[in-house]
Amino acid sequence: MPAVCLIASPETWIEGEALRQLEQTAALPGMRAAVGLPDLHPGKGYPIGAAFLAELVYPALVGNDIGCGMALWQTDQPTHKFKPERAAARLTGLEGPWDGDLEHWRRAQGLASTAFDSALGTIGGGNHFAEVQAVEEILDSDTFAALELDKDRLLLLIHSGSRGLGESVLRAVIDTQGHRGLEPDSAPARAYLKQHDQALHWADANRRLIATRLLDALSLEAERRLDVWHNLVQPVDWAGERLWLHRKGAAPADRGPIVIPGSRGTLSYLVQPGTNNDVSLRSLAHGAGRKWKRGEARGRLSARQRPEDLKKTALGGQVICEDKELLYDEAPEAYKGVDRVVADLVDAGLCRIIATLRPVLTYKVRLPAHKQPGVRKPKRGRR
DNA sequence: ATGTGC
Repeated sequence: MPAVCLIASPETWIEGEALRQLEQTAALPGMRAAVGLPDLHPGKGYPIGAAFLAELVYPALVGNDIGCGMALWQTDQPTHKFKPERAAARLTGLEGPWDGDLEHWRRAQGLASTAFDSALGTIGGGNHFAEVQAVEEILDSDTFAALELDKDRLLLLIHSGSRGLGESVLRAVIDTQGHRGLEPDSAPARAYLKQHDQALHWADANRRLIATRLLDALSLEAERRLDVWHNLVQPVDWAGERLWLHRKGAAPADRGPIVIPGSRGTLSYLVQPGTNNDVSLRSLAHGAGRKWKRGEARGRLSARQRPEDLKKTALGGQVICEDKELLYDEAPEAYKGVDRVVADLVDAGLCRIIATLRPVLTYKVRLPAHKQPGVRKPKRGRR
């Protein structure tokens, strides 16, 4: 069994189930190294917040949301002029298909048509979000300036992925190959990797269109400063050997600065990865990491917090989320403390903090049409 | 995570 490395201080909460998953995954055939990052938590069979180096390609390790990641945009909006309530009122209809010229836009992005075209520009559910943020504190002004960031302008952080496309890519390979590792040069691996790469590109474009839609709705201009995948597999040169690096909820430490978001009720961190992060498989935490399982938060919180209470955060931010279950599931209490998670990375010498970012307005989801009061789904199969 | 299910 290869070395299993856990990057976390004793104060960081790591669930036993997550550690079991990390060890079990590390014991798979062809596995060369496994790393749990401080946001490690249990997933469906495989842990989230982890990186794996292997001789084989394991589609199941990447999971269904291939290409999920974070994009950061610098807007032209002066922070002190922003009116969250007014902005919130303008952010509607982002769950449905974009009303622009989607086909023209898709071609311009170099994206092939898929069955999921109409999902382009949609955030999705779970932990996905679009968040307007203010710069809280700058700790490394040179790197901050080199990124062409301005402390007095609002930022837009997008967390989303490949929606139904990635799910269909994973399902297709699992249906024929199961969860086994694929020989990199085999036909199934080649077919998967081709679709995987397409899903990466699709997810990147999706985040771009999500940003465009929000910015248009708010009449803002912005420029993209970074876009970083945290669910992917890629070939790497490892001490002269060609191996496959799987990241499942693990941000790359070899693609420049990244944002490690906290929850909507805490600061997020803009960090500069160090220059030699091989010990963590060239990876960093991708967020705070869940502390409570999905579906657990409502029972724990509903006695002390009403849904309305959850729409204002401890830092004064506003939350747009009309799905009650999701409102609880994504409550700040459901997450580990991002301060501790980032401190673990810094203490391990893996990155340094460039700046902290404060959530101002977090967009999760408006009520889907079929859940709106008085709206019923049309019956099917009758005329 | 997911056109999530009848």
